[in-house]
Amino acid sequence: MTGTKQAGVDRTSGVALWRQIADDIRVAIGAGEFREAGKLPGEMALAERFGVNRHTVRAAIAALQNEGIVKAKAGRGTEILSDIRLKMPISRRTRFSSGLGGQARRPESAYIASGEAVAPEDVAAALRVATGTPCVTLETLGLADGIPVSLAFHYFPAARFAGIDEHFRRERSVTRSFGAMGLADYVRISTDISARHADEREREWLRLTPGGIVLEALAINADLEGVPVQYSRTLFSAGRVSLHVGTDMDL
Amino acid sequence: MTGTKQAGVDRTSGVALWRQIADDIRVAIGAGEFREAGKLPGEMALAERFGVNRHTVRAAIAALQNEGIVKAKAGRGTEILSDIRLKMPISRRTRFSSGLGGQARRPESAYIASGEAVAPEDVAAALRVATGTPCVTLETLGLADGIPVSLAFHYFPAARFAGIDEHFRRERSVTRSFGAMGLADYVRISTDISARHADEREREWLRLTPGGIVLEALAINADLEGVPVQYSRTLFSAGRVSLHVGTDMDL
DNA sequence: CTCAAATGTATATTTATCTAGACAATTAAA
DNA sequence: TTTAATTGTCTAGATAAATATACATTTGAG
Repeated sequence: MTGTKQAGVDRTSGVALWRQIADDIRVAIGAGEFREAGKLPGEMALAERFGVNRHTVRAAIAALQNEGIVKAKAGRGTEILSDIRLKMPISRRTRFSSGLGGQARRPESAYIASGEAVAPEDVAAALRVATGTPCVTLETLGLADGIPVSLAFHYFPAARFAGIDEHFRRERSVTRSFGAMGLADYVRISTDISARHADEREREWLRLTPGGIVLEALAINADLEGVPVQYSRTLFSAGRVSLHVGTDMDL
Repeated sequence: MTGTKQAGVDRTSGVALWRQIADDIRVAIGAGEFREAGKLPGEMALAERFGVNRHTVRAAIAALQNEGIVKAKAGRGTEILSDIRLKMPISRRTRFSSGLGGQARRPESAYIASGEAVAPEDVAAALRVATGTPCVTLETLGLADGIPVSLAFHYFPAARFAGIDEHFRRERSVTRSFGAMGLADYVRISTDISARHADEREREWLRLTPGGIVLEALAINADLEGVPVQYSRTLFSAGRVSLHVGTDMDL
């Protein structure tokens, strides 16, 4: 509860030591363990703490450096660049940009791809349409100060929202795209959250190292009459984001 | 989105192939992919699907067998023993047992340990008391049909709830323990969700293999006047549970 | 400048993981 | 009983991860 974690690494398997250590250090940074020093303990100290060789620690630090959260410099030590973990509110009025308001200087969404598809069973059930109903698909990347924090795949019923992907390319915001198509307001009616390891493609977009964890949120948004307008699957980088479910539904 | 997952395994590192494959198969079982057959595809078929050697698949199956979710038999194939993934609702009226109602035949909570502690900074802030305020601590295990699904650590303000741990040992329910102490009703006012790898002790209680993922929910419950009565950290086994945040706040 | 403390680089060895192929043992169906 | 499909076991080799040493390079303090 207080943050100090036992330095247990596990040899009996599956996950490489350097990865376990990288994950552990990332969590420790998030908990503020090295905040006053502003940098990590020396490689020898970390090696002793985890009961491994110095080179194993170096592999872990290399991974963290690759994620952009620390920067090692010969003679000086390993500086901590970011020790923030964004808190993404999940409520009736969940929106990406305003959710990060104040926490990131520059929250933005980027266009990845779009297309058309017929709704598979799960999507159709969520949107309350028949399986096979035509949908517009849209894939987007959420960034905070230039660092990717979420990768989302959206479905919109084509009958009502054909061309919404074009609006998104200009507006770079789902909310504004809805606005441009005449939907002034919408609410989140359901969010289903799970966690798993990111696959290769997801890691590439989210700039995660192999073994990185994502929070997977399956969300349904509806208009004010309760008619579903959007189904989306958003993957949040678990090391950079936590999801906050509050009671303040009017935010 | 549709359930069929690209068979991407990752060689560049950190997580052993057999572990990635075991995780993938576990998720597929949870998604009901092999439900009609009632067993996994053959080892050769799986090896081809993941692009690895048969022996690597065998290592993955051995891990799943160790978790008790499949059972391999020569000549017959690999039978699926359990294909459930519970959906835990998170709402104003979140409670463990009723949350699993209907999904598990036998939801129950078990007592692990209890004690006294002064509130550290984070807990105090959540309970809206001064840092150092005495609290009763309680650790519990949540089970569904005998399988552990959650491990929780609770803080209660000692001034109001001294002895609640004794009630829990008898009642085996936080809700009923509150009731026995004169608190007839309470509501969830905040839930903060993140994900990470389980540590050794957590894996032991939740019967997870190394590398297993947990959903970590930090929750605050309050009485009907809005005064916090409980702060708890609950770890859900990510392979067995998903958290469902709905809009139906009166459940 | 000198020195200590830190990270960076190199090489060799051991251990764990993955691949490859062959064959035995079990099961269910023809 | 024969056969095909399946899991179980064994041996050997290739690749990746971790350990063990040694020494170079960079930085900041004295």
